Amino acid sequence: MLDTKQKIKIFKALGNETRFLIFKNIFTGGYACSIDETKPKDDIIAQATCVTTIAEHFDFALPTISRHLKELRDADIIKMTKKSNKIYIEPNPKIIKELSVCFTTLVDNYKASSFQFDNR
Amino acid sequence: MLDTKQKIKIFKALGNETRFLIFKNIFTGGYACSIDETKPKDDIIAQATCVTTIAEHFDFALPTISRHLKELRDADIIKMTKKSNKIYIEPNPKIIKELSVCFTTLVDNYKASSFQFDNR
DNA sequence: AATCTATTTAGCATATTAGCTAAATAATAT
DNA sequence: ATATTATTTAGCTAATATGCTAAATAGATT
Repeated sequence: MLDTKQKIKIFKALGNETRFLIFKNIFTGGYACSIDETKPKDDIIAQATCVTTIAEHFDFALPTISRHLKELRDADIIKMTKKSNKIYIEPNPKIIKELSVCFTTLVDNYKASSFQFDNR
Repeated sequence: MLDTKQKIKIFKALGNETRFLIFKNIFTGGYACSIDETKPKDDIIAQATCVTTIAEHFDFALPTISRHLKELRDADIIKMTKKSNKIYIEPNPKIIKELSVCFTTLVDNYKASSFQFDNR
């Protein structure tokens, strides 16, 4: 389970427009930088994107995007894997799923506790 | 459904430690400022908390807490209702639920799309 | 070894955020 | 009318965040 500090880090990371859009694009598979048909289908890297490719879709300088990616990685929202001189980037669905579960739990608990009081 | 701007606002609101803790306390029903047994059970106000009560639980000045609450309200995370000279505060479970659904959808879509490629 | 490609780090300027105290507003109670 | 209670607004300072360019690093290619 995610602890409070981790959750705050995730929210902070997603609370910036640029980072949110980067995250969204990575997650919805906006663009791949290296679809390599010769590689086996279970090779994640072959379908992944990389820093430069992401930066091409934004009006910000490359180092700016690089720093944003670092923050998303520090919040454990994305995974970055170095292979040769490129860094391949994938979403981390596990964290996002955990966050969704934690929200659901919160709402369910709230509904349960207010039911006790006022039957809503 | 929540649009991108609203989502970013919510994340920004929850990406600050103080606001996150305020939110958490409001949501988990940490403290009520006016449990009034004489009022009907379905009167939300009777079980709610207010600005001063929340501020008492933090080491920050009242105006600081007031501003944080305003931000949580602007993000639609909480509801604030003025009644006489107090402002009663409740969580808005609807928004949190929507956020949880939107994360779940994201993860499900991601899993579905990667299944196409590499059978994960 | 020199060059090219991909990325990060350093250093800087500006904008935003988060805290404070003091003062203002709004409603209630005396 | 005055005082009390609850809250917000204004104005300030300090810290943090976000952008930039230039330089550094790491690996691949010539």
